[in-house]
Amino acid sequence: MDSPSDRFHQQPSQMCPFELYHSLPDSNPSSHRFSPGSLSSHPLFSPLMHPNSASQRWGSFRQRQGLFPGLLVDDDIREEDVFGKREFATPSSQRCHGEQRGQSSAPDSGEWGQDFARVKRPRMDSAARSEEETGREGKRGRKSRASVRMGERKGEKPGNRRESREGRKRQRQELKLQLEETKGKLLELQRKVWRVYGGQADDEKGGDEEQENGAINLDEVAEMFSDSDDPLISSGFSPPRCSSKKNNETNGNGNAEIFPETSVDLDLELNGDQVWLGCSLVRGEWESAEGGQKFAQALKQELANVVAQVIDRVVRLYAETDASTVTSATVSQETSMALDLNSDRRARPHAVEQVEALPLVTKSPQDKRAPIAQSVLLPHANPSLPPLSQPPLPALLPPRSKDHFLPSYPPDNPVPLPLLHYTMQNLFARSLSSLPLHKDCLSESFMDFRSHNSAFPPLPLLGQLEPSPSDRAREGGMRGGGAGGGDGGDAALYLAAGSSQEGLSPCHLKKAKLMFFYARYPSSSTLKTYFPDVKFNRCVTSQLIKWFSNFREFFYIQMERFARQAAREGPTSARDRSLRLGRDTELYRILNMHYNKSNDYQVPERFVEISEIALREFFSAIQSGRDTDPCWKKAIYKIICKLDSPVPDSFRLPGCPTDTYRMG
DNA sequence: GACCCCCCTG
DNA sequence: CAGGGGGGTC
Repeated sequence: MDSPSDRFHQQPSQMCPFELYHSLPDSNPSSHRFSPGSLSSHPLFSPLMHPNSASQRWGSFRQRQGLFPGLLVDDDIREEDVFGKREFATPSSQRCHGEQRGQSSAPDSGEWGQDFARVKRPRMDSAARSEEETGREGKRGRKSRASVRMGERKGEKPGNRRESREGRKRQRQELKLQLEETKGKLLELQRKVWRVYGGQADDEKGGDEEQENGAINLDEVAEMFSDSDDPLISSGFSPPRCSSKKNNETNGNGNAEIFPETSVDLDLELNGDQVWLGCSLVRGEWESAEGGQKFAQALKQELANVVAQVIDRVVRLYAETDASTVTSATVSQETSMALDLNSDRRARPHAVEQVEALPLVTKSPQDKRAPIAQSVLLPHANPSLPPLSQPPLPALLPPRSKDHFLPSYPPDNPVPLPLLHYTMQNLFARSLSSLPLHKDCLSESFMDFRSHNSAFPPLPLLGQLEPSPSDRAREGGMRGGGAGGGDGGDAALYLAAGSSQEGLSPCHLKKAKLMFFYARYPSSSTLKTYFPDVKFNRCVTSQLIKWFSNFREFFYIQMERFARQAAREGPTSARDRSLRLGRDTELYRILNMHYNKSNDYQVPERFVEISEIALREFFSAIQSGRDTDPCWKKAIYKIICKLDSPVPDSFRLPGCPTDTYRMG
């Protein structure tokens, strides 16, 4: 990527970062990539980006045609309305005018308006006298509005004057509409010229494959304008190659009667052979092999450069994560990081802990602390996303070993990367609107989030695609963090964690529920271990314990219910079926729904086994009539209590865990 | 007395 | 899911 465009790299300050998104939303994306400031210095592009001469031409044309007579009256008060309020500025001051021009919906409307204003100014001067008269008249009218009404009553005849005023009013309205329309078309012309020029550069280089890919030819542009029903544009704004012919045709189609001077005017222009449509563009400058071609190539390369930069960032991100992977677990983790929408929520105070957690996460199966179910981090869907219809991007996801996944692992869980944008927007939108979040969490996450984007448009996607080095370092020791929860409170997963908060958030509730898959009877110390982002006090501890008590209650109620249902089953075969807790059973579905509502976490097999044990215990007690004893459940509780598994280390980190898979 | 669990209730 | 009561354990 060496090209004249390197100067853009070397002089980033000249780039207006927000310019990319400051252009018209529907404009050619490639044209976004250039800042007007960088381009304005070029003899070719400057007139295109600041096509004052176009509007001058238009203005003078209009003047000659005697069009828009009402504009004379209206210029001084309506100009800003049409083009947006904008101070007149020198071109150099427009280099990074994105922030200054908030009110202007179209990026270049200001320039166009400005140029238009310049054109109109002389006319305004010339019309000043009549304007003054009109103003005086208006003042009179304003002053004597009551008297006019009186006069009406008195039998004066203001009818002609009123009619003319109303006529002018209508004219103004029409003119405003026309101006708006024309403005849009001018902008479109600008974009088309861009594309045309790019296509021409390709032609000159002999490659016309890109011509098919969207670069339109000049005839298209001409057609666009000749098809236009705007007499101004159809008669005055055609590119040179075809303007003569097309406009003659156009004029012959009827516009000639309306604008008899059009063809003459154009002929004059074109015969001059120096000026292109009054754009102050000397033909030689862009049609000569040296100037035009070079510049065209520079433009093209610049386009390619900027596009490639963006693509590079994305690819690099994934290349890095991919290259650093050794084991499947690491792959998973790294990819989780790449997909981790939650990275920002992790507070720096946790960095040490997170770094320490890495070896635990990637430890070998022999080091498993949990003999029953060992969880390792996996790339995981962001549970806050609505159901995705799109398939995942396979290239962006690590290969999955079937051995490492349970059959019911949702195949379409991973988040396609482009959706991160939406996700983050959703998260922040939701988090800002509805969550009882700790202020610190919110602000910290938000600040981190914004800090990513200092050089980019304030779009979450770019910030997420290009985490700062510190962010990457922070993520280095983290598990993948797309937290879970399809319900409304899940946004807290991203914002609640990362700093200690006194209260428990929906995130914590979800985490607690997932923890229940491993520990039905967690001690308070265990809870403190696995909720590091919670400031524990008596109340919080009690609440957490109460949560688990409620979880147990629900669990046992379901067990008893299904055990009794199985006890009612007559045949042994049906009973055995009822006492099995496959992942396709109703009981499993209910449990999963309760503890893993968004179904974004793989229910540990051990939990299924324990549930089945509990179910059979209940069934056995019911069958044997022990349920008549008021304390008959206690024995079962005791059994289940002993079956707690170690909670995966991923739960030690703030926020919600993602997913697990069992080793072997 | 503190803590925890279960149960009931809303 | 939370509040509250009753009971057990330390």
